[in-house]
Amino acid sequence: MASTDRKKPVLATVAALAGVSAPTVSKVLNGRDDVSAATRARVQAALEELGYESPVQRRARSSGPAMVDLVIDGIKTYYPLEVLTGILDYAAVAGVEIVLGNITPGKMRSANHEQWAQHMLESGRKGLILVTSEVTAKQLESFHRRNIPVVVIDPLNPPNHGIVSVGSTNWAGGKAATEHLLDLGHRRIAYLGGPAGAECSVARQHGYLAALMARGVPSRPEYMVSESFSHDFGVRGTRALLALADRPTAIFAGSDSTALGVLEEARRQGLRIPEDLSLVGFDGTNVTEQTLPRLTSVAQPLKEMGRVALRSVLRMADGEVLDSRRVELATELVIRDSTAAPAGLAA
Amino acid sequence: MASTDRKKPVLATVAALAGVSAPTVSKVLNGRDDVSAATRARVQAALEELGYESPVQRRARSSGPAMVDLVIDGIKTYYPLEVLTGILDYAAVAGVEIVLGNITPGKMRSANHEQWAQHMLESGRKGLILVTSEVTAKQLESFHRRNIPVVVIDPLNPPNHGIVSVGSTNWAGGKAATEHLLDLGHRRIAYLGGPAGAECSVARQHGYLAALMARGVPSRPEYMVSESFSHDFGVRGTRALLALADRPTAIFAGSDSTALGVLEEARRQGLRIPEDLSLVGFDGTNVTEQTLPRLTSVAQPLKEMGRVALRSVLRMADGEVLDSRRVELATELVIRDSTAAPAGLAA
DNA sequence: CTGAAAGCGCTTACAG
DNA sequence: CTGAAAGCGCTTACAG
Repeated sequence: MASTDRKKPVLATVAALAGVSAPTVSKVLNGRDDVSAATRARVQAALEELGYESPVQRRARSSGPAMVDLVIDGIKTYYPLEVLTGILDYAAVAGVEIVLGNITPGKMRSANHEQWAQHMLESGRKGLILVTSEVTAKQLESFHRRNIPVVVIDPLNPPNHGIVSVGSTNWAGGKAATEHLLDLGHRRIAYLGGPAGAECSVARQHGYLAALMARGVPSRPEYMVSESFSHDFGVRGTRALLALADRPTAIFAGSDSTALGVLEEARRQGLRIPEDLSLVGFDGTNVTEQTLPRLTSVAQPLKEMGRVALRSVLRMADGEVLDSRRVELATELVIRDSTAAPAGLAA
Repeated sequence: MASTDRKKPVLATVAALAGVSAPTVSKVLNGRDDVSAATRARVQAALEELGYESPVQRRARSSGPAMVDLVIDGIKTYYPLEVLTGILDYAAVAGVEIVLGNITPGKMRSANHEQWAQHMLESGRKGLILVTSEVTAKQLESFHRRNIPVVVIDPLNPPNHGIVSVGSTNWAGGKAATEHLLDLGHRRIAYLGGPAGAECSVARQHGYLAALMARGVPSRPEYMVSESFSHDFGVRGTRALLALADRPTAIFAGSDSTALGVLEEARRQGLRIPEDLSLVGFDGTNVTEQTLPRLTSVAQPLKEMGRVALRSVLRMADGEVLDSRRVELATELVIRDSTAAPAGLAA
């Protein structure tokens, strides 16, 4: 932000400001761990105040577009695809390059984060965007120590760690979906959620519970199953739900992919949708328009989420302080053809 | 290629080999002009012989996965999406990172290629993959001079320039599509092709012509319109074809996107497909299964094309000499529901 | 955990 | 045009 911009700051300048020696600054820059937390903090502050860039970074920057890393799980489904589209849209505007690494969220756990973060630093990468990934505090530390901004879109984490994240109003979305089903006359409504502890799924479920509670409809544990956002879980979850003595008349799926699985299994069991079973998805991806019947779903502004994530990374890289560690964009329930009054109430 | 690989060559090593001082090598590296042509040549030869890399380059390269640049036009349609999927598949196997630049094929013409190639060099990029782009000899030269391998998937070029390219058996595909329509009894068959001069589209058209000729069906100039592979052109092209006194009974579209446009315009004019108009697409992307009726199409192995392109770039970067400048993978006609006998012949 | 000292590799300023 | 000398900025090895 402030002041001291006379000349390009060099390592010695930073050392002077921080009141340490040049070797110590060098260690901080290279992410070595033989530096005390207090000293490291002072050096980081000095680096930030002076806006120090290493020769590598300066060179990488002066010689062309900046790079931002992206970890995204394939582009087989619409969810990551739309997020990627949003990111690339903004990348074109901001003139940055997006690096698709070969580390998928599944491999995130096992990857050597120290090495990876170091590589990012040395290649002059501006920051990192993770899409639906789980990040541990320790992993985050590798990037934090090197001043590499990280933003997660819909983290699969229990909400903590001080992760900077972008998502949508999951709670409100879950509530809207459930209220819609209640309005249609449903009372036996099930929720098929994502990975245990995933912030976004938990919020959706709480929105669902809030809607039930507001109408005085008791929630039932057997109607709430959470495991993953996959198609496959939609199939298995539905099989379990339909095997109950007191079958639900409506299913609220935590993702559109899961809803597709529900659709598949319901069809296999000879149930018509929406006549015999109402179904609401979550995400609002293009598939909702391609299924038969078209899928009622809570739309997330996925492209916008991608754009915002990249913008946030770039802001952090510029030393700006974000207003909030968490950005939530509005969801919107889009009613299509997969929901109707339950059989008993039909005209 | 040869010999002298004991240790990482440093600037002084190069100077020794060239019989000059370190400052002189530095000048050559930095493009300064106070070096005689003869000395410069000697230094350049030494640089090449030793495979000298600047610290920046060495660092970028040795510290992690290699990078390959990719220029692809959005991911809105299935074509680039599937190619990208194939590239990323192989990237994961080969352990390389894919850099999605902000240069889309449309901007390729205007971009400063010298600067871009220089940036690639300095960032340690291994090579460049272009998807359905047009490349001029002059542009290619910028990369060639820096020893940066370039591979184009389905180039939109007149076939020359010695471009290394990957594609599919377009001629055979065009022939197969047309033979299928002829077999059904069609004689008035139109072709809606891609950009004028695009190698792949021209080959498809020649396959079409070859099939007509083999059956003694005369070709008609008014039945052959080439402009682009877009949806929009499918609409406009169809409007023009259906305005002819002697309407075609079948349309062979140069891409699935174009076929979608044909479908849209035919529907708008109240024509049923395949009863009133038969339609064959090209690409065999997922959309062919999602339209109503499902689209008969010549499938290209798009993922495989992506994989092969990346593999070729990496081979070239390793100094391997490719067997052939052009790789063609097999196409396959997949018959679905958009083709039938012409109205006059129907049962 | 810290830094004085030595070192590395490249670049600059300047004398010839 | 060329290079000995000085310099720059960062890193390494090691003593405390």
